[in-house]
Formats: sequence, structure tokens, C-alpha cells
Amino acid sequence: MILDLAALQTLVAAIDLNGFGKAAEHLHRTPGAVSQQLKALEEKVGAPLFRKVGRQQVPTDAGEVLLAFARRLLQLNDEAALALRGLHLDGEVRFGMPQDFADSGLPQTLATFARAHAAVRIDISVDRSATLQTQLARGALDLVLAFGESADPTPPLARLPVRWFAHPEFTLQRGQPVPLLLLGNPCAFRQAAIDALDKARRPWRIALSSGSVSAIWAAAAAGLGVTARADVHIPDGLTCVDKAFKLPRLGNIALQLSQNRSRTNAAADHLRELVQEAVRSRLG
DNA sequence: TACAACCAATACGACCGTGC
DNA sequence: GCACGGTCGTATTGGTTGTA
Repeated sequence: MILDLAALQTLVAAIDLNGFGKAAEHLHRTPGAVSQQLKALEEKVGAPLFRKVGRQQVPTDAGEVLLAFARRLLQLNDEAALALRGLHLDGEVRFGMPQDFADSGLPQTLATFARAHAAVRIDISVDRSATLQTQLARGALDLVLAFGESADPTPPLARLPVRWFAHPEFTLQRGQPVPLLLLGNPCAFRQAAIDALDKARRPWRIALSSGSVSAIWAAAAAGLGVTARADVHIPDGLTCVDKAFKLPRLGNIALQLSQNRSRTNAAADHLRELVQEAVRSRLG
């Protein structure tokens, strides 16, 4: 029995995204195609992979077992493709990213790169976007994923909507200044939040100003106020409160993948492609 | 090498079951 | 009753294989 990688990819998407429809959207296929692909996979493995619970399709024991193997097979597939695309790479890549992406699936992508190119040394910096851009400009980093506009002439990787987030039980009384949980200056999210509130003539106060995104999330989880972030990796227990408190729209923020062009670095070129694919795949 | 036959994957529309 | 999510049947498309 040879398992079809495309079908395994569909299986992983259907389970991770909690539905055939969402998997279809993610894979740019129709729900019918996903349904038929998974049915064919069930016939091939000779066991049901999903069972219906109400309107939902949940994985059976066989589905869970196959899911674990599917992840490993897809991971191996990615590593094989990656290794073939960049044979004989060596040297070092100094890569910087904001906390939001360090908490998402990006470290997994970096680990895949490291396994596929054992001769390449990867140094990773997790810091604020403004700091990372400065380090890139100084030549201290080779590749930087950061929020906000940069000097890099290449178009942004994406433009992400910025939203307000808070604990579901956080309340905001009418007329009360909006307690803001923000990173210190310079920060594009901080500026967007303050500008939007000023424009809407909503009173606000800084309830917490920190250099750490983790501190912002902790304060939000404790119900100390609201924060403005892009919907990249929102911790469990926090929710979007744009509508609940009728907060002003925050617009979009650029996500830039910038590279140090002053030195030739094939490994950085290669990692850039991989990060680009991973981020685009994650953001849909 | 060109062409026909076959097969698998996919899209689309109709329909069904479930939850609100 | 309506919306949503999934299944089924059919048509289409693209790739593969066999044959002249």
C-alpha cells in the first residue's frame, strides 16, 4: 500500500482546521474534492478515518494514528525537496523575527531548514521589529521578518489586519479611558492604536508599556486592558474585541521579509524562500 | 512520433442532515 | 425555516499507456 502524500496533506488540513470545508479552502480545492480524496484514503487504508459528531467530522482512532504518520511523511517530503533545491549549502544565516512568529509554526520551518542543511549555521534573534530592522541595516543580521514598512524596496510579504484583543471577561465602562497594553516606542502597533483612538476622540491611557510581547499577552490575559496586534498568533483565552467595545478600526500593517544585500549569502537566499512559503501558507 | 483509450483528480450542481 | 457543512452523481481536464 503506497499512501498518497496529497491525500495525507488533505487529512492533516481537515483535522487541523476542524472541517472538510475549511481544509478545501486552505488547499484551494472544493469541499467535494476533499471529501472524495479522504474517502479514497479511507478505502486505501481499509478503515474509517473520520466519524460524525453532530455536524462535525472528528478523527477516529485510525485517523489519529494516520495523522501522526502523515505529519512525519509530509515533514520528510519537505526536507527532501528542500535538500534537493539547495544542495551543498554552507556558511551561516543570521535570522531575526518578532515574538509573534517565534510562537507560531515558524521555528518548525527553521528546524526543517537546519536538518536539511546541516552545514549551515543558523543564528536566530527574536526581538521587536524596529530593533530587528536596525540590526539588519547595521549588517548584524542577514534576513529579517518584521512588522511595519522598511527601507527594503521589495513589496511586503503581506498586509495584515490589526485588531484589538482582550480577555473575554474584560469590561470597558462607557466614557472610561481605554486601558492600553502596548510595546514601548517605536512600535507600529502602538502608533496605530493611539492614532486610531485620537482620531475617534476616544480617551485612552497606557495601562502597560513593555518591551516584551509576552508581558503584553500576560497583562491582557489578566484582564488589565486591550492591546492591538496582527492576528498571527493570539494566545488561547484572548479574543478580538473590535466590535464588543466599538473600538476604531486599526487598518493593516505590512509584514516585510528583508534581506541584507551587502553580502552574497546563498543560504540566506534559500532560507528566505522557505520562510516566504511558510508565512504565506500560514496566512493563507 | 502521433493518436486514441483509459484513468484519476477535480469542479459543479443538486441534495441531505444537522443545529440554531 | 434557514444556514451551514458534507455527500453524491456527472462532466471535464490532464496525464499515462498502448498501438499503429
